[in-house]
Amino acid sequence: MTEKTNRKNQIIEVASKLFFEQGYHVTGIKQIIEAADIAKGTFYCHFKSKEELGLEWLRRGSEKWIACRNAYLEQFGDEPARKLVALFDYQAKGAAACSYRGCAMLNMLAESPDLGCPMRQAIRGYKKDFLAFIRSLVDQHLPNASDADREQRAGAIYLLSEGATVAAQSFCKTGPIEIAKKQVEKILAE
Amino acid sequence: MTEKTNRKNQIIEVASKLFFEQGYHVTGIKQIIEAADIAKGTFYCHFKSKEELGLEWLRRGSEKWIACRNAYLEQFGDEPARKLVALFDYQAKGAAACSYRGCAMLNMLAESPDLGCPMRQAIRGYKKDFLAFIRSLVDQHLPNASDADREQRAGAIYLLSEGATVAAQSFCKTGPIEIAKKQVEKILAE
Amino acid sequence: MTEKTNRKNQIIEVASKLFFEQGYHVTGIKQIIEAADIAKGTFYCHFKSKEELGLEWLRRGSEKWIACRNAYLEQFGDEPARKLVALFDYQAKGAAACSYRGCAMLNMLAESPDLGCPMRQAIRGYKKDFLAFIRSLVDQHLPNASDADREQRAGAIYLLSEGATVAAQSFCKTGPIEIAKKQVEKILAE
Amino acid sequence: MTEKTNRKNQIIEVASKLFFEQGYHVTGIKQIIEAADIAKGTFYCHFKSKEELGLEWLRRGSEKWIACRNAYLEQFGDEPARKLVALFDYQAKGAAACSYRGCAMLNMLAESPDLGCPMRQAIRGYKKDFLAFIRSLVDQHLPNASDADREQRAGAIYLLSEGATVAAQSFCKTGPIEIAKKQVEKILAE
DNA sequence: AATGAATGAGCCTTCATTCAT
DNA sequence: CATGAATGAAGGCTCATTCAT
Repeated sequence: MTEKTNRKNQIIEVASKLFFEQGYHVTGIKQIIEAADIAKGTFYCHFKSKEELGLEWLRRGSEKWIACRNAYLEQFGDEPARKLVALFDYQAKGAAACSYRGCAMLNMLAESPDLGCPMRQAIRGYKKDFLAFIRSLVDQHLPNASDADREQRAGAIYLLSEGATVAAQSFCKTGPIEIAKKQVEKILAE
Repeated sequence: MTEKTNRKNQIIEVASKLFFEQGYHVTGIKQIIEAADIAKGTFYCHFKSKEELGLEWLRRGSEKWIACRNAYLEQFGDEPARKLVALFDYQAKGAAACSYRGCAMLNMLAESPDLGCPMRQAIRGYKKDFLAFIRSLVDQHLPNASDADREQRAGAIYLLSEGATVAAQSFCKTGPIEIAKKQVEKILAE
Repeated sequence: MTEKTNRKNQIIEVASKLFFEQGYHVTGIKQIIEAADIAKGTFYCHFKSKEELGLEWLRRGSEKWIACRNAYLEQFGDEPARKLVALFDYQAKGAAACSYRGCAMLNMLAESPDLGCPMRQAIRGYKKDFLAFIRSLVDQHLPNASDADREQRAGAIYLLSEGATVAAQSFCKTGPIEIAKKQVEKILAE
Repeated sequence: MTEKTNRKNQIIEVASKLFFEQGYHVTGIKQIIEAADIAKGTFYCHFKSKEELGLEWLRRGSEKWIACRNAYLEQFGDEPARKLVALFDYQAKGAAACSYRGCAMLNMLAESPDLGCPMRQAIRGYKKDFLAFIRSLVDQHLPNASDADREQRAGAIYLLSEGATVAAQSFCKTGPIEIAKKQVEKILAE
């Protein structure tokens, strides 16, 4: 809340926008500091490298995304099935923009081939959490189903979500998300 | 077939490997020419720009992928359902490598935010064709189903394939492809 | 007249246009061969280097300019004074174009600082001849004037011509040529 | 005055020398930074492009030339005619060097064919000012002459100056400047 | 904290020329 | 004669990072 955090936050916010809209490697430090209206050195007062900023982008971005998603899903109280379906409505809202850029994590995944690097660990962690979140809702919805059944359903819903994201990004349409949503309804109704 | 084409092919092959393994923007002309063991100028005798080479990579890569996939599916003769399922076996084969890099098109998608650029057009075209390919198999499998039904099933299978690709890439496991495969079997059995 | 000479002539003509309109150093071999629609190697069958072509441009260009100028002045028969004045009318005709590029020799002079190089020798030779041409007309017009007087008048006319050329090029107007012409009339009338 | 400005000044001075002596296009950034003994990146800390440096060269060069000329002419107090004649003495001083390169503006003019580019605007502005300077001296010298008469005389003197510059550059002699000077004396005496 | 000058390896691309066909 | 692939130095410029102030 102080000036201190504000400055760092401002850099992260500005950079997050650029990284997401343009890509990580294609976005240079110069562009970031100009957009944030700070000096070169100031940037390195707050981040020891571009990668550190990139990690912060991924971390905060996922936190924000999760928080907003959860806030959106709250309206569905304790109805896990409706929540799972609503997940795709939430996705569709974000994808409505004419130049939808998909999922920051998946985009960064394409740009960071090194398996062990911090970026990849962050991506894996985030995606693992997302799958676990879906799984927990499936578990709530079908408490009596077998473990394997629930894993299959949760996995399928997760894949449909990922597929819908990249398809919406590819075609710049929300159609794929509709398809995914309908399929999820079927999966939960079976 | 002559020496002439060989040199250009060699550049494309070397570059395709690097683009796919490392990413497009992170791969420099210098690295490409060193890997291909040619002079800087030689590169520009064959390609008018890096982008042209990138487009050639996408074009040839998709051609090759489609050809190999079709060759693999031939063994299933005129059984469209088995072909659709086998699609995921084929995918799993490619994903077995310890550092699976997913789909070149989707990776490039993440790196090219400009909607109208040639890269994006190539990606859209390729993905549209892939969806159409799945759709034609679904049509063959369920000739009596309604158009909307077939669209939904084909769409879902397509999304599962995309999702499985990025998930396998994220986690470096073929597990997601197995999940997708099982789900496709259900979709076709309904 | 044969095919042989035609090809070489074509290169010279195309290059002359480009050198004059754009400048010598800024015009690349690639642009020349593309404009002439020939292969890289073909160029070097006819010229051993870019410089040789440049020299040929200057040589032929001055020959052509002199020939056209003389043809234009012929109408003034044996009236040297009118010829000297008409020289500026001729100059004005060339300078009427909206993006007048002045004198190829003077432009090349600006681009070739090396005093002893062939280009500079060509320029010096051409300018010496031009001054001598003016001098001969002055001599015809004022056969009884002293040598020093005629040298002064011829020199001044020459300088006015050079000045008018670069001024017309600077301002993209023919006004300076009119000024020069009037001054020459005064110089000859004294 | 501080260290900061010194570095930038140093680059400008080094580059000005090279641009003037060799030509603009033929002088590379590499040569400039080597002569200035700085790193590539340092250059671009101070100038956003080669063109910006080129413009600075023209701007400072003309400022310096004008200042030195005015300082030289001061000795002639309020005698405009003597000042006009002395202009050519001043010119001759500069042209005495064995490899006289003439006027930076006219040389740059030869290298920049694009009418609207900043370089051309700078050149036009400078030349317009020079003509206006001559005109003001002519006006002082002949306050009772008609406007047209003064315009003609000033114009002729200007053209003689330009002509003398390029002729001295062409022949590497100051002779043409002497001729111009004598002619100017006549023009003012009439 | 904040600054911005300095670095030099690297970016993609063009240069004039050669040479085997 | 004509071709166009091959060369590698050079073109102008950007990169992420450091450091003295």
